Amino acid sequence: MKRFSEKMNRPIGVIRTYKILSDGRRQIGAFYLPGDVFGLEIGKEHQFSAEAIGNATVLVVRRSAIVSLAERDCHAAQELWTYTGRELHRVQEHMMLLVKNAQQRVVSFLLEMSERLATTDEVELPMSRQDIADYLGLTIETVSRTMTQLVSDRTIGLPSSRRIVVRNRRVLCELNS
Amino acid sequence: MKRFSEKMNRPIGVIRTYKILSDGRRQIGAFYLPGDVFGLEIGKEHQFSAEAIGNATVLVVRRSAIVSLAERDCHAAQELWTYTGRELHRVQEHMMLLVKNAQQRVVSFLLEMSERLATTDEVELPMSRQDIADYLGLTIETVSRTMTQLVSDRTIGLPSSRRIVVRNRRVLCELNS
DNA sequence: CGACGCCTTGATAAATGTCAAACGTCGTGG
DNA sequence: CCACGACGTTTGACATTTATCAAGGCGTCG
Repeated sequence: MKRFSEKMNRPIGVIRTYKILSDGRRQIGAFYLPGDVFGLEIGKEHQFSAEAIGNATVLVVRRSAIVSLAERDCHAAQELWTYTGRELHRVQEHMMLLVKNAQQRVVSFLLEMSERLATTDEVELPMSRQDIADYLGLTIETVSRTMTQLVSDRTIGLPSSRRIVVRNRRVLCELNS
Repeated sequence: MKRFSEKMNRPIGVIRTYKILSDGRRQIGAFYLPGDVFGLEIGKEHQFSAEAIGNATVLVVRRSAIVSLAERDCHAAQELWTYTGRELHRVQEHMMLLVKNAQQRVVSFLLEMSERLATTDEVELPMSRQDIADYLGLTIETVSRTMTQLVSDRTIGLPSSRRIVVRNRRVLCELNS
């Protein structure tokens, strides 16, 4: 049997998880990038729905298989705990993001994406403005205006709407603080 | 050795966990009531600080003890996973709360407290307005005004600032939706 | 070229925050 | 016993932030 971590839901491409609120808005819970594990939840029902942004390949594992493995294999159980703990940490960070102001939310998001998928100072965002807005709990207009502001401040560059150039990381980090 | 669940951080009284933001605001992560387990995190650093509201008794366990137990005892490891999974679920709910409007946040909070510590339709809140505001990501004034509004709508009663009477649970649940 | 989708910009509205003052309750000391 | 002060809460007037609604721009693909 393969190692545990090779058996879980791991996207190639990008996955977003989301929930529709009573007023029709969509809240995005997370973006999962290639190699990330997701959907490891405790109850019968998943809290969030998941869908691919563009094409994605996902390794799927039945929850029952995971649980029964954890019953037998102590190491596997610990690994499960670790994955869930990491996810807990991520959600805590996301929660803290949602109480910041609009500029700080956008900056946090750009820094997060830059860390997760930039090789240079340039990032190709895999998601739309609407996805970003729904992740940050803002409207698409506020996200757009905030980015425009960062461009005029020379903090970022925006060669195209999906490409972000980090021009002044220090300022970004300070804004984020 | 006692069972696992009897060994973890369990307050008698009320504990709040919090973080101070860069702009000086305080965000409360959770209120833990008697019997609740908290502080089961994965990294070296706890994400949130914890303090008692009034007097509280807490059973404390060293993280190293827990980890080493999980290495030996498969059942314990699963129990750890379960606790962490529950906490994950709680934080997800809290996150969804923070993207609602002020009235929905206050209503969600009142329903949560009512479920967690009401025996009748009346609840004695163990925390101040400031604590509530910092939990909900609102100001104390907005919390106060929203409650006043709910009182004029006859949805709740407010015999004293700390005592809440649920007058119309159906409306509360609808507002919360 | 034209249509479509996505993004940006502008004008205005709505929600929430800020600042200030009044109110109530409770405990203390005259 | 009453007066007073401290503290937490409520209320009011106003400011600020973000949402809403509407229009225009820009790139892509038929």
